[in-house]
Amino acid sequence: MRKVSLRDIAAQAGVSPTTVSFVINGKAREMRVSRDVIQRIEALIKKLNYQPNSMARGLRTGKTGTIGLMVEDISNHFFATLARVIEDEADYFGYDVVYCSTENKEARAQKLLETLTHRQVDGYILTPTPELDVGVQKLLQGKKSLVLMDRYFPSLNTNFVGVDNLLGASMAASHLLAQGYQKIALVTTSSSQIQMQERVRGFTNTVNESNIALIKQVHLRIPFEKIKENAVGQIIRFLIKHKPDAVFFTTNYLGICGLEAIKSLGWAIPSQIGVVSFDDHIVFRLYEPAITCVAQPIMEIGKYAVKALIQDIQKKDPDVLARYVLKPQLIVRKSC
Amino acid sequence: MRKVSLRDIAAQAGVSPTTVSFVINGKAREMRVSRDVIQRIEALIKKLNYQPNSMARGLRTGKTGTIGLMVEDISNHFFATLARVIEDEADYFGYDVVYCSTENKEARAQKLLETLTHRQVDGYILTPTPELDVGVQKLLQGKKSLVLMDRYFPSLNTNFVGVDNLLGASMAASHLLAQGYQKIALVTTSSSQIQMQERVRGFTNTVNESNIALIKQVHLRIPFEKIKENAVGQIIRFLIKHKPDAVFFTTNYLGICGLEAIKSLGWAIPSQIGVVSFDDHIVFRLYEPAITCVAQPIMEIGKYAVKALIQDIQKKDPDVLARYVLKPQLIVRKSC
DNA sequence: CTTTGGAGCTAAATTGATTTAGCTAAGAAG
DNA sequence: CTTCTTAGCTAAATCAATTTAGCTCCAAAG
Repeated sequence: MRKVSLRDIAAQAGVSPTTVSFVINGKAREMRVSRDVIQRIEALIKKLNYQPNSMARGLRTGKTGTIGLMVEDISNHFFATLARVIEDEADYFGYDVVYCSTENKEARAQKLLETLTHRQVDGYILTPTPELDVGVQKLLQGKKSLVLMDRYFPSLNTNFVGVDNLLGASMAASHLLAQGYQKIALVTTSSSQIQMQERVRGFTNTVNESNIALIKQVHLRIPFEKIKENAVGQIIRFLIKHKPDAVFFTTNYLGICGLEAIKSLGWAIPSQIGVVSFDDHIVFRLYEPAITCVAQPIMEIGKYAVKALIQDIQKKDPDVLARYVLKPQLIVRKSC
Repeated sequence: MRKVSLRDIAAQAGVSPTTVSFVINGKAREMRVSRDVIQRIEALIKKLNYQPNSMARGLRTGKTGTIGLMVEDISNHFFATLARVIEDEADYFGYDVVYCSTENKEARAQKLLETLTHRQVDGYILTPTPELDVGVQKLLQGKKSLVLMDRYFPSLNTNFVGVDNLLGASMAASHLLAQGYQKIALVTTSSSQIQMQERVRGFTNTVNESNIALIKQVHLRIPFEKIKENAVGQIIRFLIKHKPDAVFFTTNYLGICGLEAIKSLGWAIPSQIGVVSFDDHIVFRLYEPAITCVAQPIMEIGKYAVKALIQDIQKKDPDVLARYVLKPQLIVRKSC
């Protein structure tokens, strides 16, 4: 009952392992293996249910058929959904996915990157931490295939798939302004992350272009794992202090914290305070009132990420990079 | 700049690859390698930043340092959170995690199981589909290490980690009864899944032991991907038809659909209808009113799953099985 | 002075594929 | 009748580790 190997096939077919290998790898024609032998081998493969040993193949070729997926936090709805899409797309191309969560911690991200490299993944889909540019550059130098997702490094020339954050945030701002809000607040986090910076910029620019006063930017910079402890309280204090009539949250978990804060203050949405958040979330859809948000096309981000990666892995031309900057969508609900 | 191999270390240390291998694998003492040589080798390993090639090692030993995680749907909050915990625990033991989502489809699950096997994962953490018992049995016969999670097969003697569904559902029922509800409904899905059956049984038993009438069990059996299309409408029709004064949902996505249904009916919670759901969810925490639920100890499920798996992988005694049936927790909020 | 035993190490096989270089036979060309 | 192709295949090296079986000293025992 041992596993069938290529040698077994070869022996039973009365040919050499070389020939079997050619057939398996579709090089039969190229290597002039006869119709007869091809059929004999293929029949045996089916009959014995032969599956090439991926370790042996990997050892020889350096390919593992695995994609490394590094996200901020796989338990976050946005990344979990992304992971789901990536799983399917990767599978379509014959790849498995190994995942890991950075928690937005530099050291952890660096270590995970090394682990993935050590595992010899064929390609990386990364949502890097702010200082992971060094590690990413190393990968690039090592000619590894990778795609950055959700955020990128302006200094680095890489494949990238993400959303137009400037546009998205601008849409949110315009919408609030159009509703007649006067004192508009902005709540954000981790300003060193490019995607957050862009959202802040897109929003403030648009607000500044009007004559409305933007109250203030709160950069919470809460370590990822402490958001629950801290964020709600800080938002409450901020809201009390500045009494804005509308607030924009730059990400869904801040938005959710914001809802908790507003709920505990007992303020009415949208009459006392208008709310818009970046990213959609089931909570926003079901909340009373439902929360207006800037939704990212998660499916497409995932699909394009895998597509870009696969193209990079198989690329002929090493200098062609993919940059998919997708349009976000303003989902207008009842919160402003 | 080629990768350093064990041979390089051996050459530079002036010893044979064998000796280096012994040192790397902690067999130095056992194999009587001298202090001197051990130190020389270890210094070189550090200096050259040597990392054993996982393919070569895997080929020789058959071990990959990888755990296969098969869940129903990685984008689901429950499974995503589980995945997050499992990632950390696995990492602690030096394992990577490959994930995949069954969507509760038999053929897909079967295929994924084969893929994981083909990848030679060292162990499996599975939330099996109802008919995956055949595939699981094959794994058992092949002496593979595995842990079932969330659901199990009564006919199969496997490691298992999950929650006491009977107790949880019973707690939900008792709570509703204690609040004085009279016409209690139950909404469930995929009745062929053991964990759902148990929840139904735990709930109905407890209700039946009182003198209150249980309206009816609705078994939606909606294919996983069609829940959004169908479930809300079906629940609305059901509620209109039977006018229950309380309803229990056996899982969080049904609960969420239920909330949508109730919302669109305009019924007031908890005055017109009481609501309890199995599984916690952010939506339940933030909903107005907040929804009472039976929460599973996700962290512990994940931790015990990995623990049980690692023990099985390293086991001395092949007949010891782990069965962790954890206590769920009734989180009383404002919905009944 | 031979034998025994153990400390300290290594040669070589093995794992299962891929791949390079090249062999053989048959027919065509000269 | 020799030489050249080319179709059709294979031997053997290779990837980077692990592991078995055993070699070489040297000291102690007999």
